[in-house]
Amino acid sequence: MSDDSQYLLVVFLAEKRDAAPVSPGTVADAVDRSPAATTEMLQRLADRGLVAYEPYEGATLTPEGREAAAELYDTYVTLLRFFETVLGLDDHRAEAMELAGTVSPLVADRLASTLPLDADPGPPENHQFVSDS
Amino acid sequence: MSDDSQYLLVVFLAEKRDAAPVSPGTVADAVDRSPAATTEMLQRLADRGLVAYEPYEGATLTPEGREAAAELYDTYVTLLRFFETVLGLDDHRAEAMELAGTVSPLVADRLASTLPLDADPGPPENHQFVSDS
DNA sequence: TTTTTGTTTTAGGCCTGCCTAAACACTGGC
DNA sequence: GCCAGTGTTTAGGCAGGCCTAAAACAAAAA
Repeated sequence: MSDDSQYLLVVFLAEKRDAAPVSPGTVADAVDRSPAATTEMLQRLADRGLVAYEPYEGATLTPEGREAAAELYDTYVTLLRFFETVLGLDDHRAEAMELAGTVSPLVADRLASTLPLDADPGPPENHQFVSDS
Repeated sequence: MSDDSQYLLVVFLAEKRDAAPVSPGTVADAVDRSPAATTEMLQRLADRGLVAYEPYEGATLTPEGREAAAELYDTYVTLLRFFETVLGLDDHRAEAMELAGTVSPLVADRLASTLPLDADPGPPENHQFVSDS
């Protein structure tokens, strides 16, 4: 349950794009929160064992965190593709990210299977962290 | 943003089913929260002018609240129909309710237009407040 | 090496949402 | 009219998530 998933997903994407560890600043920009809030959240994620957090360095997903994040990512990609190909909505990364944490795996799965080209088409595009600017 | 929408939607459904005012107990059952939490939430909704709240009586939607709730309801119904007819998932009221507060009106709208029978088919079924028991 | 700059962290506060336990109100049976 | 039972509200607490302002740090510039 809740808003931490956004951070987790962002860390996942950032690790993919650049490399671990992911700096708080990067994450803060991506989720559009203050640096302070981000530090706190990363610490909380660390408490739960989802990331390893090194002060002044950044966060690195643990195996457990990576697994959770990967599921989120799948859902995120599915939603993004659904928005684009079915609803005709581009650039809905922000909403997709938000929803990824709420949509159940079952629904995500069914949704994925309704999409054309069920095979993995690779990352949907580039992973700019555009917040809803 | 957030969890109050669930309460609002429940009040809307309850008013539809029975009559205003809606008792805290009814709402509490529907959202699967403690009576105390429910009272608090209804009071908060009252503070925001979305319901009128009469102690020991219950909540009644204000015009403003009704408008907000109606939008939520539309989204809820759309999601429910989508789950059923497209994803083949019945009884996903709980998830639909949760998502109704998160999905943007735009997405809800597009989603609705992808569904068969775009005309209003009436309420999707009965409105039991099954929580995820 | 010292200063400056940019980033990160801590401190202190606030609001939301939830809980349990205890007080309170209403209703129906006696 | 009183009392018990059910439902509601208040009190007190706790956790999550966010903010701003101030302190701490790291690294590059001087």
